[in-house]
Amino acid sequence: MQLAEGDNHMVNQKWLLTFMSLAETRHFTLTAEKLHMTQPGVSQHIHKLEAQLQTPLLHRYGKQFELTLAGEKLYAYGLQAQALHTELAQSIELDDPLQGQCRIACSGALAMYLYPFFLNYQSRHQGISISLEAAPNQNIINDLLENKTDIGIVTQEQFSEQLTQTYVGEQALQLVLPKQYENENISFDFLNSLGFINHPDGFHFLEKVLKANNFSDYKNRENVHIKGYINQLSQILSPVSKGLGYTVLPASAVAQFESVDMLSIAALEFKVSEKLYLTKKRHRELPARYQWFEQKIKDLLGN
Amino acid sequence: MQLAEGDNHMVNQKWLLTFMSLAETRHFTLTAEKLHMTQPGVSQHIHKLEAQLQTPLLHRYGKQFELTLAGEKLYAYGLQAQALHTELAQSIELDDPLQGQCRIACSGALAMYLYPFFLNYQSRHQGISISLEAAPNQNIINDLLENKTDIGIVTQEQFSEQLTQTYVGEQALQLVLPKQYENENISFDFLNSLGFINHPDGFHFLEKVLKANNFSDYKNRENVHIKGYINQLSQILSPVSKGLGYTVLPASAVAQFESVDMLSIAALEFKVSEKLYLTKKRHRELPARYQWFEQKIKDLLGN
DNA sequence: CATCATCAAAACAATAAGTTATGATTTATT
DNA sequence: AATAAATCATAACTTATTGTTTTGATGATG
Repeated sequence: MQLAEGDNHMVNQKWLLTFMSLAETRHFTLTAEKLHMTQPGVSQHIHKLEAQLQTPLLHRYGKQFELTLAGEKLYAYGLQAQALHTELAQSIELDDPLQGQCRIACSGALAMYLYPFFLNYQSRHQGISISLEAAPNQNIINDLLENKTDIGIVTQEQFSEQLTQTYVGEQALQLVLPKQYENENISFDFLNSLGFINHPDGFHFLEKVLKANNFSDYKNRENVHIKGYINQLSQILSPVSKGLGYTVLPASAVAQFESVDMLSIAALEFKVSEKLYLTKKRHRELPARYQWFEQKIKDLLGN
Repeated sequence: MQLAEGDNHMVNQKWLLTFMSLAETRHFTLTAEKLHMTQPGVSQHIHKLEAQLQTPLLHRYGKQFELTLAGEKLYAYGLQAQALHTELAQSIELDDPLQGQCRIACSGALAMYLYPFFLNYQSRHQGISISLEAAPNQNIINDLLENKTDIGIVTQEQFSEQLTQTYVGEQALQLVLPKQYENENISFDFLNSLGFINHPDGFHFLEKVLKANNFSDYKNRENVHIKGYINQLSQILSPVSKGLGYTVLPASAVAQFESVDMLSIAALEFKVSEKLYLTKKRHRELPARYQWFEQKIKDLLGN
């Protein structure tokens, strides 16, 4: 084992403890007694520290000493390190349900719907910090597997041994058209002539609507005419409201659009909806603070 | 050596390092290679940590695992501890003259005079934090000896081997009377009839004036009539300005009083002044940030 | 189902730490 | 000023701790 020159190692905390006691008592022998060791032990600890940090920690004069600058810095470091450790010990013992970061990932539509409720909760409990990530299904799954998020809400059942899923409700999908086609008889050909405004989950949603037999002139795997793509949820409906195309979105996302009166929702013979699954990592225990979020999600999405 | 139950000891940082690497790689063997140790060593480190913290750190399932809550907290702790240590290593290497706390102690009069200059410096260098303590001479000496302050300005020479002193200038002492006695012929009897307004250094100052042979009717150890006491420097001159008594103060303190025009300064035949000594602990090296302060004090007080 | 990979356990070797004994200075006392 | 007491440093030695080797059980992989 070769010893690296610029030592990577952290300060040995036994030596540090000895040094701190020495800095407080200013007395080797007293320190030794306090720490139930012998005086030469104290000397050795200090020397080892000085060797490791490559700088003297004590200005010795006669049998007395003062701390050097490095010594004072080391002492200050020791105090901080002790405080940090105390904090750790405390935090391990209790799992405060109103303290800490909560990482949740879901679709943009759900994020817009859920976020106000979460923020309200956060404003009542300042110790809570919320990190809500809007992302496509597959990214959510990956983030969960890599421990980058803790709770995910996805629309597809996953068959990974690593994950657990619970059904929490479903969201209706709506076929959204410009207002001007409100009473139009909608066919797949008509939609294709208008053009599809795509978004992260757009194609998946559209496929569900099409495969539900809502259009007699649609055959599987037929080409869809795509007129644009936007991944900002709040802006997906803009081109639709201006007559530039159609799209498919969850009802909750449509309802939040500022100019809903510029849109029309096509009446579908076969209603289409997406099941929502609250997804977590199977072998991972979540802190108590997540309980409120799980319950709230079930309450808000359940039907 | 008996082992305490509620362990006082901090987390062994070698074990911690192993744990952190394991948390990152999620792989015992890989961690062992990375840290130039063997796989059983990694296992042992984790077990020792779990024993010390009295809680499992890993949820094991098959040959895989997830961190428990305690595990995640320990990991977060490790990150902070590493950051702290990096900070230490950097701070030991360099002695930033514009960063850190500066502790200075002096008399109230000097504090009022010096503080504005210090604050101006601090406002130009936000990393500097100033702690200026106004205290009597003896307290300043004690604070120095106990490392509670770093620079002291005192008016008396100390003969402690522990201290070094350098003369930095002197301050004239003024006998301050109510305006109405401006042209009065001042005798000790007259002063006694008026009454002395005492303050922390008041008696010491008065004694210097009296012992300088300024009053033919004063004999040593004669009783002084004390009319009041106040230890807020800015308020000492209030009773004087209202005609209630006299006092002795350094010229700099008198000049700062808001209603100087309500006061008169007695013309003394034998001028009296106090020598000022910048005092530090002999064997103690001060950080570079103190250099500016020492120079500024010399500049401001030198004559 | 066989092979490989991974983690755990026990026995042992290597390393590190702490203690005793001793020496050199300094401080306190007479 | 001389002597005694106290304090810290050094070296040799003992003990404790740590890490490795060897071996074994269990789960993943083709």
